[in-house]
Amino acid sequence: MVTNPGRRRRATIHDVALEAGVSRGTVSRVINDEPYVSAEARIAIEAAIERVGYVPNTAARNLVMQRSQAVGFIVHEPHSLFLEDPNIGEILLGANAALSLADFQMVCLIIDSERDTDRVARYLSGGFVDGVIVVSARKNDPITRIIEKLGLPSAFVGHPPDLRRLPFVGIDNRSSAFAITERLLATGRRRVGMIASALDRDSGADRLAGFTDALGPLFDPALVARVPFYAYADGVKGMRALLAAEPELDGVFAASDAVAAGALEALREAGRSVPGDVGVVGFDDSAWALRCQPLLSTVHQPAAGLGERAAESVLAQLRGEEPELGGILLTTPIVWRDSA
Amino acid sequence: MVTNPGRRRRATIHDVALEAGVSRGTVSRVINDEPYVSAEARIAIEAAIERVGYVPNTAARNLVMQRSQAVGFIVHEPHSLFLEDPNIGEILLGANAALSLADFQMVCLIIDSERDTDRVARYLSGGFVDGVIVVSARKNDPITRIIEKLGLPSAFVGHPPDLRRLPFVGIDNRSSAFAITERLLATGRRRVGMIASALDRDSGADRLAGFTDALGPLFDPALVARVPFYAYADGVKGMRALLAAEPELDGVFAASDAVAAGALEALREAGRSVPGDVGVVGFDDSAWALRCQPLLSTVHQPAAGLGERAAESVLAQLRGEEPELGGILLTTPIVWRDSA
DNA sequence: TTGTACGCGTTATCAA
DNA sequence: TTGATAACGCGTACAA
Repeated sequence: MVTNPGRRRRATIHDVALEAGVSRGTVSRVINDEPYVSAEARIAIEAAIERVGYVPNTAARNLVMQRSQAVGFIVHEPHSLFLEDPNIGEILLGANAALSLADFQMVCLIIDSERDTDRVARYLSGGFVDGVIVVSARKNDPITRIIEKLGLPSAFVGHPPDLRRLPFVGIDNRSSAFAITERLLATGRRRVGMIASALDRDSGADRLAGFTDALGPLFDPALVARVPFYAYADGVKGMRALLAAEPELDGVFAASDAVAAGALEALREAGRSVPGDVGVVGFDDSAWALRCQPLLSTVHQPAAGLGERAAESVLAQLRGEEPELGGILLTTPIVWRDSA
Repeated sequence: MVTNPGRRRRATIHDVALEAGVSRGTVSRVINDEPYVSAEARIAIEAAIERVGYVPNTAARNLVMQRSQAVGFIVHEPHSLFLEDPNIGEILLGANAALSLADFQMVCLIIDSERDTDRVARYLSGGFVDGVIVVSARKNDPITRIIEKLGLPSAFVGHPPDLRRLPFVGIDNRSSAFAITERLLATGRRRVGMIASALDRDSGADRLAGFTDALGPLFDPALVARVPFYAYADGVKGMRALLAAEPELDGVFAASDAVAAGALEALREAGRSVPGDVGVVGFDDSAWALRCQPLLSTVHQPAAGLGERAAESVLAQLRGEEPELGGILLTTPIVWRDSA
């Protein structure tokens, strides 16, 4: 509401009081329908509200109430990932659903540049939100620091922040990767490789570690293709590299379903059949898994559940409860379909 | 900031003033680095700020300044579309980039239920945003009504709102559909069908109208498969229906790239070659187009550009400029690749 | 150069 | 049941 030529000033409680011939206190009572207001006063005030077109200024209310009834949801991803990763959307929706139930407004803030980082940090310290959910914080993130400094109730989703004292909700990527790899080996595959993505992040590094654990003595570093993102295009490239390195390959663990979808494409172009020649497994159980041909065997990541639990954690902290130490880990069932 | 057991009260300007032994006015001047403050006072105050851990309360500042330096970005989509539609992400990023440049905070609000609608409406009228960008408003949307009532600077993206007096930025779906269909016909196809999605929305209806226009006397209503969403799964179903209705089909216009990707899958399962037996064209030029086999010929939708222009329109209105009557239409080049 | 006092739009606490 | 009046945290004329 900049001082704006065309637009008229918004009516305030004061205007309503004048119009109805009562005091501001009484108007306030009607608005928050509190008791102790006469029927006639109520009627007069409601009419006045209508006439002057009054809508309450929540920002002013928050100032005096010392709370905003809003929780921030911060997304901090590179372009490609933000657009490609179906998990983020589900996490978002899950968190929104839980906050909505508690009558909290979720405000989603995107960090896509250096400028954004500073501005969002200011926003968080500005008193606009009572708490915050963070998806994919970076190492040494200014956002993480400001959250700590403010003591803002928070929940990190996906993986724990640097300082393990901050609450988080996630999955055990290492165990999950171990489990699906073991399952793949149980089908009798002998030369199994991995397309490993996002090794600069916990999730990526942990999935590789789980894969390595499961293979044990069978592990061959030459059978690991490293690619930057959890993306389809990276899956294509990774699979080509793997096939070049080892034509006899008969199994692949892709770091995500999008990567697995890319791998299937590369296998098709190389004339390999799936699961006949090569067994393929992914990670996420996202929409990708069901649109692959053949349907993808994968690890189910409870994305909406992560969002919900993160929101519930923040709400609990707002009620004064202590957050779980060590974070919350959700279980990740294996979904076995046709690709292995 | 609920009255919270563990968390200490946040320091205010008052605290800093006390600590530094000056008045609040001087502290305020230092914070907004205005002139007329002595070097010694500045130093003392900066030290005091550090000691008491002061961070400005932007919410309070906004109340007195009568502006929030924030613009809302409202997404109102059904689950499936929100997760599947790559355009939304690009629009979001485009808008964020433009707002960020002007030092405005973009706050994204998700509407996913009836509760959400009311809460978001309250949020908009609460003085938290100076303007708003809306993606896919519905007919008779309470959000649209509240925006009008408040006279909140706004920009609708994708298609015009019910009341054409509100500013919008979009593309000409009808002309674009006409152009790509004509191009498809120019390759010599004679039995051309369409998979039409989202006919309850302007974009969907307009694309069908453009298709009909282009076909002229060749148009055959039996060759239109109607599906609810711009989604992959709907493309598969639609294509199957089309093939059942007309085995001799040699061209298809899919209402979106995701739909086209589904159509390609159905064609593959039916043993048809593309573009040999059937030419396929899509709409959007999203990530889908490049991960199809063969690469998709399609209409380029400037999604990021839509977001940018919407943001710029809101910013212009905030400066007191009048919005363009009749909205802004961006051009949509045809991108011809391999699928037709 | 600095301090004072008022206003932003609410809620909350008193007396009346 | 109602009406003053004091907060909430800040910016800003105006006076000193």
